[in-house]
Amino acid sequence: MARSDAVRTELVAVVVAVEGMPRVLTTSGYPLQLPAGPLRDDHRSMQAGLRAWVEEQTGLRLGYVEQLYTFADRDRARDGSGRMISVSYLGLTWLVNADLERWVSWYDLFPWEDQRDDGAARAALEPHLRAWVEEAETDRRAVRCGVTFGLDGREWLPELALQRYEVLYEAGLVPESPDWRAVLPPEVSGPWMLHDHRRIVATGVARLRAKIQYRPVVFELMPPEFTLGQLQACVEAIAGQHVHKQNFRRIVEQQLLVEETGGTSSETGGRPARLFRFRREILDERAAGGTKLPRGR
Amino acid sequence: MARSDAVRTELVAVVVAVEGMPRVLTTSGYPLQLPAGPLRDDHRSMQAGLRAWVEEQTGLRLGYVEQLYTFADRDRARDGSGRMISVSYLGLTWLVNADLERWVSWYDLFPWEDQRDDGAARAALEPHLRAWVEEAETDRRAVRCGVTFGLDGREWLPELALQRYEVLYEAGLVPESPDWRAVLPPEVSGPWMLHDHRRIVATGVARLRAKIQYRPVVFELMPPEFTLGQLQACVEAIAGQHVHKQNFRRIVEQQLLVEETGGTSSETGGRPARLFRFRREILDERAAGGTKLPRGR
DNA sequence: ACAAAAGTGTTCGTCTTACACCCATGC
DNA sequence: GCATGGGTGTAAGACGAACACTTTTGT
Repeated sequence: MARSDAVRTELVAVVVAVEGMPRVLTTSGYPLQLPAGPLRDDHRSMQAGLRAWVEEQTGLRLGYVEQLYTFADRDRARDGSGRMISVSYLGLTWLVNADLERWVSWYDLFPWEDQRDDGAARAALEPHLRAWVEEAETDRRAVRCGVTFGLDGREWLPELALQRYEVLYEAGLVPESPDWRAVLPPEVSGPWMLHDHRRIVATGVARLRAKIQYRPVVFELMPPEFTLGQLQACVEAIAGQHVHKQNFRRIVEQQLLVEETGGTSSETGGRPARLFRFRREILDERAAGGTKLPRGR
Repeated sequence: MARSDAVRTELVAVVVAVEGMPRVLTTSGYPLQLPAGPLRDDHRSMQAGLRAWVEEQTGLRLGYVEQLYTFADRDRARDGSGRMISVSYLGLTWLVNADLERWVSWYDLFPWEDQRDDGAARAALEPHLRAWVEEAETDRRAVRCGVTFGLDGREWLPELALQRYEVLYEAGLVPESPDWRAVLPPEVSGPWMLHDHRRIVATGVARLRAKIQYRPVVFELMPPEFTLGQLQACVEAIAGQHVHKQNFRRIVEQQLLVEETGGTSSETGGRPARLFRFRREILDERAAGGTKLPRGR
């Protein structure tokens, strides 16, 4: 095995926080890009290397981190100088002093993913998806669009974010696609990102939306103390969907995910809410415990 | 970014088939090892490279493949000549002509993972786990063992296979552990594998057990036609647990995962069973559809 | 007084679990 | 005839979805 089999390896971070909207951390400059850097010999592990790069490039110290996916298709090569492998990670934090300049909203990146409002972006997409479906002889495209985008009376599933991005990419409905048709305004198609960073973010979105349902990861995005309303708003922001208030509260409380601090908060107007804190012990105590996504309000 | 940041990259395959027992494909020789080889420039993608290596080393053409995890801790270095990155994949097949020599049973590798029999291996492990728990001042080890191994009246969760392996590794109860205590006979601790290949297999076991519950992946392990009894036996083999017969059948049939072929089979003695085939269309039609693991019989 | 958000109680329906039983074949 | 696995119906119960309503603050 000669040195010629060696490959450049890069670590890429999808760091998410929720501040009004769910947001992804970018480094400065355009096109938008994620914190990233090569894996170096002095990095003890890839996680350690990733933390180092994120801190160096953005000043942020990461808490929760998990591996996302490793990308290495040959056609990702950027400059012909051999292949590049990217190992991507998902990181979660909450923001103490929010300088949001580098924190790009998910829904600026993927406007169609927010189903809480009128779903305008999704509606704008639909005719172009239909057109793409028409081009093919078989109905595979139709079925695929139907499932991923919840068309024809099907259900919209938040965790299919990556599949939706892939459909749009193949259909030439995002600018970075090789078949880009330029039929969509930027408010609908979303912005370019460096290389395939937007795909990597989509992978993170899908993973987080899926995981939030069976593991208590939301709390990594919350401050030490929070109200149930804030917690629910955070879940809704991530899912891009409303959830049923009463059921949400019951699930959270009866699963013993949180405990009261005794304090209250009267920030948002209306009756003051009790404050809670995450019972971090349950990460050890139980293997399960997520926040289901009951249907809209 | 100089050439010094380049890193050797290896592809590793965990290929699973069920023939009586769930089995993992190994290449010849001892210690046991998984099919693997460096990622080469002429590989179009990592998946393609993986398929090439598996076919070259074992003659098997892979069907279903998904990425598992990427390992790169510095202390994995094997010969001091720089770091090695291993990108692991899970592959699923069924065996036409079973020459089982290279197909090692999961439960030879992880004897404690089979809960269908008396659970003898697990019982043999328990006192040594308790001893390890006693060594610590805090009760974190106790909680961790309790959750992962289903002690103290807790539930045994098949999909925690990786966590269980990690506990045993840290507790020095598997031979490859740096703290190996040599208190267990080989029938309980299982055999060595090359490098950290046993950890990689454990990752695959955990992933498959988890995935089988929410995605119809069992069928990748089945022949084109099968009886519901055979399907159930396959699920039970993978989960290492019995499932409730009637509920299993209802789930499979009402989810429209299968359709009758019209034929019957009278292989196993008793009344001949109807033959079914997987409705591969539902992979497109629906995003969901797994085989839940209802509790034992 | 009214808006706005917190918080409670209860009903309805579906999906899971479990039990009991009948059927068709080989030996 | 009996052992063995295939196959069916139905009742009990847990859990999620939904609705209606009360409480407590700020303006």
